[in-house]
Amino acid sequence: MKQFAFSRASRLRLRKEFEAVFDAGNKTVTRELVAWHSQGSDDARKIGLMVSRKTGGAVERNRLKRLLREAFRLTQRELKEGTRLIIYPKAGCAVKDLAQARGALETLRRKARLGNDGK
RNA sequence: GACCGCGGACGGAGGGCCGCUCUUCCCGCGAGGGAGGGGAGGAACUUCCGAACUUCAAGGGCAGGGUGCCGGUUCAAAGCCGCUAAGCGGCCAUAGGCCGGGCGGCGGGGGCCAGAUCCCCCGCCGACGGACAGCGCCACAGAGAACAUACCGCCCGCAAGGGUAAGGGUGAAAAGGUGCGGUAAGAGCGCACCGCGCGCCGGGCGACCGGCGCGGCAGGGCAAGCCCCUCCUGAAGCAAGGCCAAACAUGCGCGACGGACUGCCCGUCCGCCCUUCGGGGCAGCGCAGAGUGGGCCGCAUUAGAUAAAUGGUCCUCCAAGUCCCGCAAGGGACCGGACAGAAUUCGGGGUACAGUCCGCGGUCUGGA
RNA sequence: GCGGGCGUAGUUCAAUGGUAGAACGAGAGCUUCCCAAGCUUUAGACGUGGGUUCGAUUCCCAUCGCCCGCU
Repeated sequence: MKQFAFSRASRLRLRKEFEAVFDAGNKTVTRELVAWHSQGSDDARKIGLMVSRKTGGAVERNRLKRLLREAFRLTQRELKEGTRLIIYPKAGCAVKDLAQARGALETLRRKARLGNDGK
């Protein structure tokens, strides 16, 4: 298994999966992001991204999702195993490059206590 | 050479590492892994038109929607025809675009002696059928805005009253314009020219134009107000539509096995409960199944996803920008890449766009 | 992807094709010892660009922005 892989197994892809995370009710808000999270039944860490139309045009929305996805890809091993995470950037989110995306994700991880402390 | 306008082309290049998606091959029981190859645009934006395609409906009419000077040209997929097949060749259309022309409006320039009219040239604009089919609306001003008893006037007349529509005035618009005649004053009342309408002739494929003759003009504007006329038009859209398996509400049907057999036949065995012994309920099995949530096809012959890939980072180079040094050629530093991203496909229109290059036109300037 | 609808003061809404109004809000003044309330008064808008018309917020076209619905 590749160290920084990000295949379909790392994404929330079904409506059921999203609903399960929402129903768990764990919501964390940081300066840039809103996130819901829960613990899955297996060890895979999965992420789902939602970007509002108010963020901008298709180019801007894709850019934001790619940055957040890249940040998740590079730092996923620091998350607890089995974490299910849904990230929703706030309107006016100031994440413009990869460094800011990693920073925003780190802040979220610390505030929501999703770090991989056990190992 | 600089600037501006129009049209066209391009719209960063190369590489390393980490990733995504599709596909071919190989390895692996499998999850998966490895190698090779493909992976955004001229607008992918907009959704303003049209076509293919799909389902439904189809007998006609009305309604509704669209269209609106003339000629030519352009146009994809599909369709039709021909050729032995791959494929090639030919033909046809709507919307839209382009080119040219006609007519009208506005503006500018020139010409006939000055001005108006008229004629010629140039530029811009025009959804450019119909106002005797009907309805509606024309604010303010003005006497009057559409069926006209005419405000100031003019003329006849002592007056009452009558005749007038030339002049003044209002307005976007007031019963064709100018001139001459005519008259009590006037008026197409008469005449000439122009305009208008009708007819004939000629030119042009045609819109239309020109000439001749006739008609004194028989009565405002707005149809991108309703409307009438011409021509076109069945409706919806890939979230169309087709298929697959799963779970559940519900409905319908059914004792099981064996033998015989076209079929009513015979034997053996029987989950529970109620029973008025006909049967009923629950369970089981089979079938159907609204809705729900999935998957496949549609969906791609060089993108083909479905919470939706085409990315991140670093290095070198190339434009452009800013600053510094230099008379200049040039050098150095910093910064840094427009608008924007497929979701059935195709064609046209519209809109956005840093910068580079090419062509054409215009203005200014320099040299020969 | 497709189909509908709407853009008017700071906000919420009006207006047969002819002067753009109302309420709340804002500013100023009066009143009060001061504030609130009340009274008087002022400023402020037809998303943008063309076309039709004598004249467009209104009609038509284009463009920009916003909202809703369809699995």
